[in-house]
Amino acid sequence: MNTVAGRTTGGGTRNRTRRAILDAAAAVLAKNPAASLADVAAAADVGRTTVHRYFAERSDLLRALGADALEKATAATGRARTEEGAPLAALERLCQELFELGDVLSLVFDETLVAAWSWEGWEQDTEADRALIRLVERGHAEGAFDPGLDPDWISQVLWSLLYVAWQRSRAGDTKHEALSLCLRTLRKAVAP
Amino acid sequence: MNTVAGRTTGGGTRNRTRRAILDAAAAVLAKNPAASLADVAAAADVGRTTVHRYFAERSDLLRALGADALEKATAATGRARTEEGAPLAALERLCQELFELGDVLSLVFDETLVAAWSWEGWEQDTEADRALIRLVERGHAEGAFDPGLDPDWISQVLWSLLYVAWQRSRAGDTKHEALSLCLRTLRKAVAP
DNA sequence: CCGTAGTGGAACATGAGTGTTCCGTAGTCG
DNA sequence: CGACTACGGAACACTCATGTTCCACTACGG
Repeated sequence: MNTVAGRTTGGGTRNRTRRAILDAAAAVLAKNPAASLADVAAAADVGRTTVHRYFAERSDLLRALGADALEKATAATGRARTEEGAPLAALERLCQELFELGDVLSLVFDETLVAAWSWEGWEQDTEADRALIRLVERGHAEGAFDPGLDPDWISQVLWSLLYVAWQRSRAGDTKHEALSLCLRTLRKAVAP
Repeated sequence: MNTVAGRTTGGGTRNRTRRAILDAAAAVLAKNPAASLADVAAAADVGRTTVHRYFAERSDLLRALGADALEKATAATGRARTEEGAPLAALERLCQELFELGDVLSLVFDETLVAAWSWEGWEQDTEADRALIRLVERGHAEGAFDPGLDPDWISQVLWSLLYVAWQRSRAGDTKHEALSLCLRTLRKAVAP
């Protein structure tokens, strides 16, 4: 039998439905953070009852969404291999990988959604964040990044640039164009 | 007699109460865009009934808040004298002036709030926005700004940097520190 | 002193989102 | 074929923000 709460086992159907809800929630809540569970259910093409079967309360869904986003961000950071090569090149790789997160970028930037899971477990020192901090510190040590900009600031700037670039790609721009602007701006911003 | 809706005349008390509600709403909604009118009333130190006396519906308050924000932004842009002096210096002056908007910065960055007044009257070409666009075009013409970054992008980057800087000053940093980081980053980002 | 403007508070009606229960149904697998 | 799983939909109770009405209180000016 499949335990739903822990999402441990692999009953094919259950996990697939779960993913559909999670993905739909990410898409819907990215556009409107105040969207109702009925909206999410409709977007996921499931009944509202089913949503409650997987996530008893709204906050449960939001937490799961946060955990999922964190997981994706961590995976993207891993793919970027932030420990290897020149710091600037690594930062650009990371930027490219994170840009692929898409809707998740909007979620991370919504205070009301972040508030739902911030006090839970991880404060803010996720593995992804720490890898980024380490990268910036390495960049500082090697003289590749502006020493006047502390790691925290660079991290915030990176995320905000990703956010506006993603908004832009939504507004009609090519993803490539938006990413180019983002990378170009970031490159110059962190240069010494 | 004082006409409330048009906010035209100057019955001392009325306008003062109106301002109190507007300021309280800006502060409260900046922290939590989903705050109730009761929260706003409490923050403004008035009864919930009084809020409805000045703004019949929630959307009316939101619209007034948008108009107020626009007014402040326009005034700040005017003080920055964006037409005078070197483009980069003008952009920095503008950045400094806009940073003083404080809570308003958070409002502008909230999609749900912006949605309440975007389809009303002004699409997005406010005088403040147009002045910024003109400034960037002048910077491009004089070779002071990176020609690879179009005015729209620079505008978005400016606002997002202001936003994160404001968040930072809220999180404990000195306003001066936050503004310095913002200016330093912006300066390098727009440089050719 | 009386009328008026501005206000606060209680009370009420309404609507929307939430969370729950129950039941019928469509697959699936032994 | 039965048992089981997953699902959808209807119905319900509950909470909360909203918007409205009504009344009492206070300050202030003619």
